[in-house]
Parts: sequence; structure tokens; C-alpha cells
Amino acid sequence: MDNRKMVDDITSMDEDFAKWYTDIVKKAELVGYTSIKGCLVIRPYGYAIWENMQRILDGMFKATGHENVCMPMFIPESLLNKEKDHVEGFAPEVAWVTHGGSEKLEERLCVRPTSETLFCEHYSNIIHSYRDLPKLYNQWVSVVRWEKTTRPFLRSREFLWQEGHTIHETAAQAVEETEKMLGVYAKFCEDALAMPVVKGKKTESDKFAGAVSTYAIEALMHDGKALQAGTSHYFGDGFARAFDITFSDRENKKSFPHQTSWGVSTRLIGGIIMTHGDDNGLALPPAVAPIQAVIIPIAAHKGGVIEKARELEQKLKASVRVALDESDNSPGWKFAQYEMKGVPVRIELGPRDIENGECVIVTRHNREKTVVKLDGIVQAVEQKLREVHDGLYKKALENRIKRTYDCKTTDEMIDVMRENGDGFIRAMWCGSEECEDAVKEKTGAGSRCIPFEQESISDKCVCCQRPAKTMVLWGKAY
RNA sequence: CGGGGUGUAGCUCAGUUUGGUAGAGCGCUUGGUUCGGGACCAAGAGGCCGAGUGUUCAAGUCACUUCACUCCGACCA
Repeated sequence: MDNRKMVDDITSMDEDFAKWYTDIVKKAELVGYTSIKGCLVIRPYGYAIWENMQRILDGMFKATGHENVCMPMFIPESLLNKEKDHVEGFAPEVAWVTHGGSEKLEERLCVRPTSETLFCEHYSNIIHSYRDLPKLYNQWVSVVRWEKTTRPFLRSREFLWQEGHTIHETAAQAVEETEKMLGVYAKFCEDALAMPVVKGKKTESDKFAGAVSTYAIEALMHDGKALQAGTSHYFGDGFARAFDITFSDRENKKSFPHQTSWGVSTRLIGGIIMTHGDDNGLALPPAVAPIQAVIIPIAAHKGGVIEKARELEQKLKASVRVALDESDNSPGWKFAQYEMKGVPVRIELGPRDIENGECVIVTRHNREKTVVKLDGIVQAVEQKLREVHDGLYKKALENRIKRTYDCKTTDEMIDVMRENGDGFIRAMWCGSEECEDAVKEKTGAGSRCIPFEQESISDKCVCCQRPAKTMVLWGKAY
């Protein structure tokens, strides 16, 4: 394997990970800046990744019985104010519309930071009987949160996402939905994005504004920082009471329904970059890569090369997202270019290969070269795509395992992080908010989640040494 | 929101200290030679020096304001 760095205008990730990240999003043509802080152009290559993610996720939502809808982008202030915790959580970061044309509005409108309130207003209009339940809705929209610090994909002021909103007859059904959708997200991250995640529950202080409980999937990035990759919330009947959503139940009594919401966003693209990328650029998981395989003709001016390359392209087209680069850039330039863009598989085809009835296949994540017969090219490329997915997943999982540490005291946490850099720390917790805050204060690592898969590291709290209740996953977060 | 850094050609940057006709490399265009890891030669195009106000005979350069990007914190899902 050849690990030389082939692209010298990307900052090395070991030297400056943050700079490396911004270099990648610019050089791989994922985003462009605009004159509004934190509002980005998602360029065709970046958007194509999102479209692939959407297509796969949308299929999973449909398969679990959900319907797509679309709510307005404005929320009247009075509507946002109806649920106390919710408005307190979101008010500091909403953008307001105060004028229509030159007329000042009677009531200002906020640009949706999330759409719970709109869904609730709608539910109150359409739900009357237990026969109207459940409603399993989802929408693909953008939302606005006026963030102070912005970073492409990871934290922007406007971002694309999907938000699922469901409403159920019983609490048990809503809890089941919350857990089911978290599972869908975890499966998507692992099967489509090759990104291993930890499923867990958020602590009280960290849950969504207005939720009874919040579940999340947490991923560990290459630099040891955690990324919340998706969330799923159980609301109980709190929103229903605040918005007066009622139905006649099976005993003909007035009853409050139970709700959930869940979302993932373009932030996942940031997660892909920081999970799989290296000093040569992006490395995209095949399932979402806009181009899965690129054909590079060698000595394209020589007789028969271009014709053979086009023939190959046609053959692959049926089952692979394939591109043929006929530009007159040098082969070396193209190698570097497509590596930077993270294309999983490269096919080199030159006069020598054609003579032998073969071609060279190179996989992005490890740069391994394989010579294959042109006869079996389709199967060979499909096989290589699976290898890239598995290779990316394995590499990411190994990074997480290597960077996950068990600690019994906060001093141990500090030492571990100083010696090894950031990562996940598994440590016990007594359940008090004071200790949660103190750990963050002392170590810089906050609570990421209470993993579903519990293990007893110790019987005492990592902070106060009183009896521990649960194991918590701690880490520095994006 | 606090602290640092940066805005000059499409990109990366020099020029600012000491005010005096706008620079380089890469990229781009045209033609030719090349082609198995970022090729070479020749000719060309390309700028309201982030925006605004001020000082000055004269501002990329000095002062103030503002916007954006970026890093570190705080906040945040």
C-alpha cells in the first residue's frame, strides 16, 4: 500500500484538523460561501451526496409506514410560545420576519428552527377520534437557527434536514416509534454511510426542548471528537396538552395523544468527511457517492482506448454510478482529482491493458491496485464497492475502539485525554446534574449519551464517588 | 457573544513597516508536443486591493466604522 500524500494543497489532518476539514469542503467542491454568514451554497457534488442520502432514508421511512408532508416555513410568535420549555430552548436562536413588503406585521413570524408547533397546530385540526391515529409524518425541508459560530455542514444557520413527526394513541406506541426510528438511523449510518454509531439516551440536561426523553446516535470522528449524528424524541402528551390536541378514545373519553419527532440533517455529510477522509481528500461510502467508479483512459489519443473506455462505461452503467473522464488532463492529475473527491473505485484503462483484455482497479480507501479481466468487469467493480464499504467501516470502527477509554475518576479522564488526545470515555455516573457539569468543567468532556449497551466500569460515580447509576459515554463534541 | 488571525486576479499569496503608475506562481484561453501518480513549450486574457467614512496634492498602504472568512473559548441540538 502506498500512503504517500499525493495532494499538497490540502492541509495535513494531523497538523490542523479544522483547517483540513475546510480545505476538503472547498477543494472537493461540496460548498460555496455566500455573502450571508453561515448560509452556504451546497454545490452539485455536495448536493448529489445529500440526494443519495435522501433517497435511501426516504425509502426507509416509507417502508416503516411514514408519509411525507410539507409545513410552512413561518411560525407566528404566539404559536411558538405555546409550549414553555420548547420556546425557551429555541427562542435565543430564531430569526424573525417583521415586515411584509413595507407594512409592519401585526405579529412577527419566526423562520422555523424546527416544526413541532406547526405540526401540533395541524394535528389539533385533524385529530378527533382514536380512528384518526396514528399519524406518521415526515418532511424534507430546511430550517434556520441563528448560530453564533458556524462551520460548513456541522453548524450552519440554514440547513437541510428531515423531521419526522408522529402522533399516537398511547404512550407505549410513541415510545416504540421513538426507538424504532433511532434504529432506522443507526442502520442507515452503518449500512449506507459506513459510520459506526453508539445508540443511547440523552441526560436530562441535554434533551430536546420540550421532550420527555431524547435518544441519539453518537459517532466518533477521526480526530477523537464526537458528532451527534441523529436524534429521536419522545414527547409524552406535553405538546398535546399545550396545543390542546385531543381525541375521543375507545371508551369515548377525551384523551391526549402522545407524540414523537426525529431528525437527521446535512450535518451527516460533515460526519462522512471527518469519519472517512484522509490527507488526500474525501473518501465516500459507495452507497452515497455521486460517482461510484471513474474510468481514467491512459494515452487516450492512441487508437482504440477511448472506444474501449466508452464501451466499459456502457457496460457498467446498468448497476454502477460510473463516469468516464475524457478531458485532456494528464492521468496523474485525474488520479489525484478523483481521490480528492472521494470516488470509491478508479478504473485505469490503457493500451497495454486492452492488449491483455484487462484493466486496473484501484480502491480509494487503501489505494490497492488489482488487475482484472474486462470480461468480468461488472462483477469485479461491484465486489470492489462492497470492499470499500467494509474497509471504510472497519477503519472507522477501529478508530473508535482505539479511542474509547474506561475511567474511574475524573483525574484518570484528564490523564487519558492528555496522553492519547480526545476520544470517547466510558465512566460511571450517579445521575446528578452537578456531577455532569463538574465533569465537563474539569475534563472538557461532556456527556454524549447513556448507551443502551451498559457495562459496569465501577460501582462509584466518576465524579463524586457516591454509588453510580449508569455508565455514560463522555467526549468533546462538534 | 469574548479573544486571536485573515480579506489584493478564478486559487494560493507578495506588496502595507517608510503613502507616489497593480505583482508572482498556479489555474484559464489559443496552438503544438505529451499521456501507467498532479507533463512541457509558445502566445494571450484577466483587478473599484471586502465595503464605507475620514486624513492627504496623492491611500492597497494611515485612522475609524462595518461585513465576511477562519481558529480558540462560551453558548447551543
